[in-house]
Amino acid sequence: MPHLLLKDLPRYECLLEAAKEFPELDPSAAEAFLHLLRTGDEVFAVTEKNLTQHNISHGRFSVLMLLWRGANPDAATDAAEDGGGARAATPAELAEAAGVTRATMTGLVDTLERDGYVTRQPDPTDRRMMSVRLTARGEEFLHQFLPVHFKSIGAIMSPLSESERKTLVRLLGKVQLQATAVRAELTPLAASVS
Amino acid sequence: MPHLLLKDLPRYECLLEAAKEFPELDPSAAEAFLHLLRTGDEVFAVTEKNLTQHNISHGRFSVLMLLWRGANPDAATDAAEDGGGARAATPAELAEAAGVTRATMTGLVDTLERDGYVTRQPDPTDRRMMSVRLTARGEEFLHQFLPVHFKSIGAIMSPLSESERKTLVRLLGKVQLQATAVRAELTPLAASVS
DNA sequence: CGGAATTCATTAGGATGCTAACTGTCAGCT
DNA sequence: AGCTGACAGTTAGCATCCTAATGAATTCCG
Repeated sequence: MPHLLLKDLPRYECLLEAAKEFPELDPSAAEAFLHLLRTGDEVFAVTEKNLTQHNISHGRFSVLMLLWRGANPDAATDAAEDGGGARAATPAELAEAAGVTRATMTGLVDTLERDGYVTRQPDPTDRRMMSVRLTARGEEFLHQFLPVHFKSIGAIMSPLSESERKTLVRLLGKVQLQATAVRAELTPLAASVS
Repeated sequence: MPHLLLKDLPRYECLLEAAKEFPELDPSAAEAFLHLLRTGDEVFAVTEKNLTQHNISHGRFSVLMLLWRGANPDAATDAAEDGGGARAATPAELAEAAGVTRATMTGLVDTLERDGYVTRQPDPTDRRMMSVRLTARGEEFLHQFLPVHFKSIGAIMSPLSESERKTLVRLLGKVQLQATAVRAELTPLAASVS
């Protein structure tokens, strides 16, 4: 259910061969690219499976994490008054933080509210806005699920030493930065009008 | 379209703090995990954008690549007789290779056929089977698109030296292997029968 | 030979997330 | 005050990919 990817990556010699026909193809870059997508996919699949076993989707999990106490250190004003550490946020804030559209967030909050994990209350000062909050049941779910989640993450990364993890993070950081730049360079919608 | 992920990753000190409450949380593992998902997502988004600009989805692109000559060195029997290097395959083979269900492959081939990129012909020996082939137009599309695709991949990986790429591939390989093992360990559907 | 089990492709229906359009609310300007 | 533009949340419709069930063709085996 993740990305859809080739099950068996092409071998390096195939990349070399293909590079003869396409001079734009950099074999070592393509190899790193394929491994990155493949590994990301596999790792994602693990968390997806954990989440599915707890009857929750990745999108909904993201929302719960955002509403949880430690997730969003800014705007920590409303935290202390309510039940405990739960934090309130508007759907627009959640959508921005989760990287989805507001429309999608409406759907996510709908199902979370239906399942009793969050509540939706109108904002007293601005009647356009809603205030989304974690319920006790939502917090309970996180306390039950997060240990499983963290354990999986630890297991996945267990073959890497501390210094290897540092290296991996450093290399990924470079790639991510460059990928963001490349994506921004791609013309959003090229030469269709006039 | 990609995964749905937190836009801003939690800072390392937040992970350290959260680890006090959850002893299962390994901060350096979580950091590597988050960076991996984030980077994979960003890189994926670049190719997705390229594909969208050429009016094709990632799933369809995978199918085209599988039907293209260099992609699948096995079963290279039917290659020489037809137009050129194009290869024939059944929907079931394509589904297996792409990692999707046969039902999904039916839909993908439907749209590819509608757009004229592939043809579907009944297999002469087994009337259950269909034979999917790249058309001239499909091949033309690949020859137009692949240079763009490869160029993006090269650009994304350009900040990494050859040795850094090797290191990245090696570390990702370890993680992928372990992730696959962890996923297999997760009880597919625990304790429901007898 | 003839029935059971398998395999192929497809159809039907569900879940997720997107864009675009819509409604109600606020804020600024005349 | 009153109009206009911007913004919050929602609704409607689309695309993608999934699982489950269906119908046709083949293979296995007594």
